[in-house]
Amino acid sequence: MKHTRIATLLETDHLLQDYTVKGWVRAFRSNRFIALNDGSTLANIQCVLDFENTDEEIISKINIGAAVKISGVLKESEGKGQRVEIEVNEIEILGEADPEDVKKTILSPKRHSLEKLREQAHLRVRTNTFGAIMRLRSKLAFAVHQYFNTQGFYYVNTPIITASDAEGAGEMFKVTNLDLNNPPKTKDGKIDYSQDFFGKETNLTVSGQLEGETYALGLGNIYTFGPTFRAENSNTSRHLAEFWMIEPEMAFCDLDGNMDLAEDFIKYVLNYILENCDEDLAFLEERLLQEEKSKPEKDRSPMKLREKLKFVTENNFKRVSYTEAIDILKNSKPNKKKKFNYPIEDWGADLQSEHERYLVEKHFKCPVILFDYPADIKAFYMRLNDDGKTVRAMDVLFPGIGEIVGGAQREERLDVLKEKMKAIGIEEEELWWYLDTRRFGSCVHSGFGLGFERLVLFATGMSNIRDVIPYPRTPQNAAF
RNA sequence: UCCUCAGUAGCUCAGUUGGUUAGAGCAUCUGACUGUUAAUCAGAGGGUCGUUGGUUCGAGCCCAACCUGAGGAGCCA
Repeated sequence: MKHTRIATLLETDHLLQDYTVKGWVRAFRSNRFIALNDGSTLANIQCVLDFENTDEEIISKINIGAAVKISGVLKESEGKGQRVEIEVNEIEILGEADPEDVKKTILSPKRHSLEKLREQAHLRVRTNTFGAIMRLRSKLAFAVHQYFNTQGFYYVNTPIITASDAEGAGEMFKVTNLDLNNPPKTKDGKIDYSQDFFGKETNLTVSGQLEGETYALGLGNIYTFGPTFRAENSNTSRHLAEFWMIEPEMAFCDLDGNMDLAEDFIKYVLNYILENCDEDLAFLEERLLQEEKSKPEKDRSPMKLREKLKFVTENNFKRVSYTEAIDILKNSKPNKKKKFNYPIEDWGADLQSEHERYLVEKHFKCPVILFDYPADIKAFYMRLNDDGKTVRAMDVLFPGIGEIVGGAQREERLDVLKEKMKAIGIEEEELWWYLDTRRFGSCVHSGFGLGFERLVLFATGMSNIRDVIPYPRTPQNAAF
């Protein structure tokens, strides 16, 4: 008989029928009650065993972690904790799990720290917390595609291996198949990349934006959603060396339209999980509450998880220019009382984490979009304003996460773009294909990058980005 | 990369001013019990105190370097 997903069984009204389920044993109580989970949903199904008429050899193998196949009748539960349960007619051990070995892993039925779970990332998905996170992650990814699809955006896969090192988004991982122990050298002793696989130096992408722009200037509205790599030695709860980035790009769209899209998009995907993932969200919410009980009052979140998500979907993001933000910060209490590690004095300074946090968490108490930054602290491809000193950049700042989106209206004027590239020393020949878009039918266009894991971080209420991706890649960490 | 903190049983942690044989709870195993929900009761096993070196009659405890992890900062998404 074909087996049924536990998620389906827990909701069905067709009782007193035979079903088969396959899953992993989460608990075995009183020699009688098997809590079975198959990952389809957070909840387990209780399978009631007639242990007096079951082979002892089989009973001894019903251990936590074991994979089993169970057939039986779905009935209204006699116990209190669940609506339905399966009265077992047949049980087969599909994969054994030796308790002596299991106790050394995070499968052992105990509370484990998130750090310990991270050390066994291959097993952590069998816990309630990681099952919930990964189901949510999947639903969010689906919502991303659904949003763009319904808005008329085309999905573009930009290259993962790139030759341009001019994107300026950080340190890159080299891609080569040269013999690293004996690389070919040029006459002046440098590595001869002309003999490498691509005939030139190549890296893993740090952003699909430049390629995305070229496709927007042809398809209209596009988005990318793919892996992105940064070889920065970042050791924080918000950075990964390999992460997934969503980058929409829109032709004939200015910065205001860009900000509208970012806000509408984020609200849509958060609303999607509020409507479709309530069980997992409720579990994560409760988990957070328990965790925060041990914290002092001032460190606890003012809102529960689902309240926080609803707050974001129901309220407008506050849009503030960099210049206004500097004024607010300059006159803020912490600045006057010299509480900032980096006091705000003059226009032009880059904002530090503490300043962004003050604006989002203390002053506005809601998501904030900062725009029109000084040109000096932003990338070369951002559209220069008429004032000549600011660019049409925008960052969306979220409480607890910081920058979740970074974007801009792009510089569409060939002469201005060439000027800026020259100023920071990027060779025109290197980006000839990018400059071509400004030569042939250039137009106002805009886009942004959103770190998918930062979105998952916010949506799940987790606090370390390493806990929202199956196998986190960070400095010194790629064991599995 | 920088600053701060931490590393003792499978897990979470205690371990006094340096002093005999390093403890607890949970987990595991054995037995009892059986409509349980983190099941319950009794008993047992389980340790290179992160690593290396040093100080000392004597180091889990003091010192140094390194490794690993966490929080914060920088870089950013």
